[in-house]
Amino acid sequence: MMLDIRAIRANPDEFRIGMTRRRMDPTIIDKVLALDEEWRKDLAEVERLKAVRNKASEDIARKKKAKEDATSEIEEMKKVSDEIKALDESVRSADEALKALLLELPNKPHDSVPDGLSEDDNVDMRHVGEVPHFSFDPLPHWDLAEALGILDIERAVKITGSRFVLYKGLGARLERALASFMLDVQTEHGYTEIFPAFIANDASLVGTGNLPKFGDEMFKLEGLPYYLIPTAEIPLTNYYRDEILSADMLPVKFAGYSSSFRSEAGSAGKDTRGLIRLHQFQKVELVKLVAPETSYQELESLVDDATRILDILELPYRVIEICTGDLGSKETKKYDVEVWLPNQKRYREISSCSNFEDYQARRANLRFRRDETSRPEFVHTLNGSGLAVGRTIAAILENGQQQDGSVRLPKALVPYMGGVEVIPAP
RNA sequence: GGAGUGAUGGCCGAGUAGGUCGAAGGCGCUCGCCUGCUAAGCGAGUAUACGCCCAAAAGCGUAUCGACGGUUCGAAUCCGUCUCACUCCGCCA
Repeated sequence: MMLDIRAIRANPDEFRIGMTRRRMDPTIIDKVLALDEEWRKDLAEVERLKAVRNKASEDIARKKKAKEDATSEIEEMKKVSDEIKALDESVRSADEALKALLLELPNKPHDSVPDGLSEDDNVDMRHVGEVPHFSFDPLPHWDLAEALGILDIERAVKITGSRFVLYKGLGARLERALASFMLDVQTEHGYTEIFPAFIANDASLVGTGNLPKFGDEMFKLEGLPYYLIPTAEIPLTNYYRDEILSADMLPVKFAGYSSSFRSEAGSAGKDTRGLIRLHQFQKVELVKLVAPETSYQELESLVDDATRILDILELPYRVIEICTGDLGSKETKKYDVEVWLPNQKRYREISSCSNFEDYQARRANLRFRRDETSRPEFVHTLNGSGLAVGRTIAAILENGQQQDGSVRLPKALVPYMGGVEVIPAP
């Protein structure tokens, strides 16, 4: 389950409005309600029959024990059992259809999310840092990187294929340094560092909402129910899947470093050069499991944790709020953090911070108990990148480039680079 | 990869010639009693999901003994498939 079927039953209009705000067809809600009704009708009947059968079974057992004859009851129960079998089947298929439909429904946007049709309607929240001015035409990061000998795209394509890269020398070191630096900052923010497996099973992907709907965005292992993770969100959010946490464990904060694998189906022709859109990239992902009443305030602090990296690296960025028309299907509210790329003369997404409320928690059966005696409740889950390493490298190169082709590194990175302050011009 | 053993409630652990078992017992936990304090002791309680009812609570019902399927009037108990864990062998970083 993903949306609460009881909430839909109680307030179908709210959900119809949610669909409409997302520019999707609200009549799907009526399909859900019809299926739900059918399922409950059959369920009530089959449960009634089972109650009859259970009673009769007790009688039969008692008679047998007393060495009495029970053949007439047994005969009668044969008929009831056949009915149960048939009804069970229709309950099962109605339930399956309902679950399948619910799994495909998107989450309901939060009331505070601005209405809009597309990304053009996203709302600028704030700009931080000075956009640098160059006395020369700033180069794109891929030209810089290849000239500096720290990125070898041609050979990466030979070894694997397009949309893969290979870092070399100080480039490889920069990748490593950034991962280390980001993890250090985020653990200081109270996140527990996690290094997960890069392959997850289908149940985990259903838990986070990547399946069943978005299977074609991932790489699947042939013949196995395993996928290369498209983000460390998968292992981090599923860490406590099917568990009940105690309230004092909340908020759970994980920072996971991993490669992320994306098939990029449907993005042919977009960002074909450089480090912006790859089949594999590394990032530090932040995941929080929180008490429901705190999730929107946790979302704000999540954005702060992500942008802190850019503050320290002195890279200019902006934060935008995503409108209903551009909101991903799992999210109730989302902010994107975008870093300035001088060559493209525009901001590009480097982190995306979202609240899912209980959407993933329902799917992953991820609950907590307020105190010993209270019933389990679903947690709220959030995540955001903190940050994507490849895009950070692109930003460092483009913003730090100097006339002679060398690149000045952010001061905070120097200790992680073994004292290197500048990647020297070739 | 080969051979074997196993999977029961928060934990440990009974229960296999099928019958009133959601499941003995212990531990833990909660509440109460008792006790200068603590410890011990005594009593009661202690799963989850869904449906019905409903303002809510209570109540009623169904399901759940790794998962799925089968046999049967009836399965924790029998049969099949799968998953996972452990042990030994092989292989390997």
